[in-house]
Amino acid sequence: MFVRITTDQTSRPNSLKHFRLASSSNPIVNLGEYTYKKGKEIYGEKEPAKYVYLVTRGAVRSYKLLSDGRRQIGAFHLVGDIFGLENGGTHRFTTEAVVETTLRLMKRQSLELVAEKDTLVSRDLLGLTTSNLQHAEDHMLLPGRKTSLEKVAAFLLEMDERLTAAGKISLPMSRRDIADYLGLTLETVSRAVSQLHKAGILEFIGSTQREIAILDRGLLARIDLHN
Amino acid sequence: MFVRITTDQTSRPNSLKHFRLASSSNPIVNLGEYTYKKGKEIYGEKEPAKYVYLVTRGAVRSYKLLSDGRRQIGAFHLVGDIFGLENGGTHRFTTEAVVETTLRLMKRQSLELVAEKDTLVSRDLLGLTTSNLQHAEDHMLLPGRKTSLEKVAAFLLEMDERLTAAGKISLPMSRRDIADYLGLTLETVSRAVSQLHKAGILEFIGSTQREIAILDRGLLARIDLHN
DNA sequence: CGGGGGCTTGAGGCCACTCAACGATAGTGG
DNA sequence: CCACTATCGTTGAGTGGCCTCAAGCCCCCG
Repeated sequence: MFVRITTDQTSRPNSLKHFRLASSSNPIVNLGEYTYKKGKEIYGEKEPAKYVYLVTRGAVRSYKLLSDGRRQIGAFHLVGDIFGLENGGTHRFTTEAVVETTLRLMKRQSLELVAEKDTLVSRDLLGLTTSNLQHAEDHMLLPGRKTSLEKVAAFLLEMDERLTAAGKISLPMSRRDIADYLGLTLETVSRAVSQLHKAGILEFIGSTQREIAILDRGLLARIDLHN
Repeated sequence: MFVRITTDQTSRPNSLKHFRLASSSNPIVNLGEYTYKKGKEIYGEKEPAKYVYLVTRGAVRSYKLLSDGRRQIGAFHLVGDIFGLENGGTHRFTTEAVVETTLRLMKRQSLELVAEKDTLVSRDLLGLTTSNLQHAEDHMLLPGRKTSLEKVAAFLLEMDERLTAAGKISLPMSRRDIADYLGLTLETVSRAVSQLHKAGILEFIGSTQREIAILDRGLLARIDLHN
């Protein structure tokens, strides 16, 4: 049996760890790829967790709905990220495709069956959960960030780390998504981004407002004052 | 070898899972009990994680300091809770005794050594991490809660779940601790508690303001509107 | 009894939210 | 190709809630 999830430890000290699945071509766990249209639900909260997903194209948002209609986004899953692994067997978040997204599916049960016999695999499942935990812990620090500017700066730095493609950030998500991730309103997010633009910290590329180049990463980090 | 961490699944649907260590008397992993005075640091952020701790008396706060002196508390560890298990081998938070606290220490390495050979133990370490993750995910929903009243209500409900002793909540932590946990100021927390008191939702017991009886749990939950 | 820590309460200011209007872009169909 | 529309983003004005600063109270402990 050859199933291994290996950690990519090359990232910066406090950055997220992303996992790569070496066995993605293994027919026993791999169930092929599926493409979800923009806004399509992948699974709902409290549904049984049958599959584990690897993002090969696009982006996914993971959120909970409050009774009054507010939405709290807990995480964005980007290309290369694995999500959907729930130890309890039940999903705790609803997930949707942010844009047109391709996912590689794996049977959760198969993975666990392997983990049962292979301690190394089991350790790597732990590593995956730890990675999620670390992200959640980082996100937990968010309420400590006072101003909207700090929060948006922290968000941009996170995205810069995770989907940097040659100095340019191509945000797949809308201002509303960002707002629901940060606990702000979309107007406040927009104002913060505008402010960073006027301050010369970032630049818009192209016609859309989702392609951003960060000009002064150091200043952004100082605004964030994470750590 | 007989080391098992068993999950306590008797709690309510969305509540925290607490873990009990069946092998606490095992001399190989158990290194005895230590008592920490109020305010004493147990370990610092970025220190190597040598031990895993079980709270047998008191309470522990786990926090990070921002560069401008602000403090974000990520979790409170109460009697029966296990903390200090860091997969990376380095602590990501600083921990302090909130009040005089007794901890049972275990060598992290011993636990991992056992886990290496015993898949069941390995699974339970995963379970512990999952439990932490679940708490972090719940706490991540906090920024989505708009008002200070909602946040304080959510906090009281959490504490009610975790340290209920015959209908009375004995909070070990100060208003400042609560504030740093919720991302509010201590004055705002105080005002929110006062408001709940005036509304007849809770009652103070004794001379201190840390002994609280919740009179209308249903109303509290409606204020929280978690889920 | 004085001191200090913890908690409450009040007054005022600022920042994020709310409501609203407008502009830009992309997709649709005539 | 050009309306037409819908979605997304920006910007403005006004309000309200949380923070800040401050004073005072209570309880514990020396």
